[in-house]
Amino acid sequence: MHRIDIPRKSIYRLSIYQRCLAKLRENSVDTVSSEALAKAAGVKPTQLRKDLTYFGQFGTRGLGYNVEALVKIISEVLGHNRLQPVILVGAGNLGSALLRYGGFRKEGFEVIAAFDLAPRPQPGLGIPIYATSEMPQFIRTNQVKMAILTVPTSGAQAVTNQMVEAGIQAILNFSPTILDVPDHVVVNSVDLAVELENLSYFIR
Amino acid sequence: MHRIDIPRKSIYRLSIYQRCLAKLRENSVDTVSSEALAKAAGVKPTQLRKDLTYFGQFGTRGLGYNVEALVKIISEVLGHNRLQPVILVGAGNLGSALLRYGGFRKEGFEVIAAFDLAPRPQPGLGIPIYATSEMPQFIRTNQVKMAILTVPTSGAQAVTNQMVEAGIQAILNFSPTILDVPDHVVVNSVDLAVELENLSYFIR
DNA sequence: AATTGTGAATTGATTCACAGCT
DNA sequence: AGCTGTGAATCAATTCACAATT
Repeated sequence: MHRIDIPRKSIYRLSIYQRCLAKLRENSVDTVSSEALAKAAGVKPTQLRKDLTYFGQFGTRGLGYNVEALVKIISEVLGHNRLQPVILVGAGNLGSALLRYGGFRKEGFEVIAAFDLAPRPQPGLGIPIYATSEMPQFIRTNQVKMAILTVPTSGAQAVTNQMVEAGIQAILNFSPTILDVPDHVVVNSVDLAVELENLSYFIR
Repeated sequence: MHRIDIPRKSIYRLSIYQRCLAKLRENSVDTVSSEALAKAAGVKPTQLRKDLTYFGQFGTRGLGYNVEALVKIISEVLGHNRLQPVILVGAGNLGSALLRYGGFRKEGFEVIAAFDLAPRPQPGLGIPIYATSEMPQFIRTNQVKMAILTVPTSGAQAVTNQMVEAGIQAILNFSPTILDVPDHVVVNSVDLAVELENLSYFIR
């Protein structure tokens, strides 16, 4: 597939459409127009249609899209039709919070282990916390491809190097720093302070 | 100021530059070239320069930028030269985690109160948790302009309406839903599941 | 009649190339 | 000589306008 020339933003929006479709399916809606779905997703109808046609033609003219079918297609495109194992590195405040939050499970991700330099057992968490030194081995034996990074800035790059070396291909980074990774590794960064800071520009 | 035609992404990057500058200042660096700063921020030097010139001319040709001065200028542009009060609504897993995380404080934000439909006192948090019903009054009396929203999807829009009505102008939204707000209100959404889902497209 | 799919047009962001300072 | 500031050129994303299909 020519993944290379599909805008990254389109792929990002696919995930959003997927969530909206899930909601429609819950409500037993079986067909939806680009107009309706776009509105739910907060985009323009033409943009939705263009995004979808990067991957094929899935609609019926005069009618709209079949919800069930579209869900399936997007699942396949995003490559997450089966449960994807994820590890979390850095079980401090933010890290253990995310573990407890658990909003990932129903979206097809399972955090199967967490790692920390100083692992303390955390009651009621339901997943094991190991020493970071055991991480590379764990990644290899469990063929883990995705990681959530919630270590402090100072350790972020070093941990990243280890993860990448062991086979991690995608990182959701919460450390407020730019990670240096090889081309085949993808990083999505979420910097909470930057998000807030950015907002403050817009208040008068 | 003609805020309207400055790309939102430039403003976003300003926050990133600010963090890099802070690090340089800690290390007692007093002058930095666009090349060095851009590298630290993960962008191209020309982009950094263009971003800055939306707001004025701050560099010295042949030399670079004065770190101290630039920090000050960006602070002013982002309108956060003084501590900005913020409230957090929805003290569930993610919400109380963010409160504990506290990565905001040093960036000039102070979470001064949290609200929840069922407020339980949370030990060691250092800030009060009130019932959501008291929120509008609190926003008004304390002139709060910014809010972090961590309620479940179902309640998000209703709470948002109340917040906006009471005077909130910027929202950092963690609920996985599109918020409908008037034009003068800005929303930054962070959808953790979408971020993960998006990444899974890139692993082979 | 309704709605998708898409080439063309437009708008927006990034990068280039070099003039202008220090 | 070195580095910023910026108009022009390029590249990318969005939106339009309408032909194609059911």
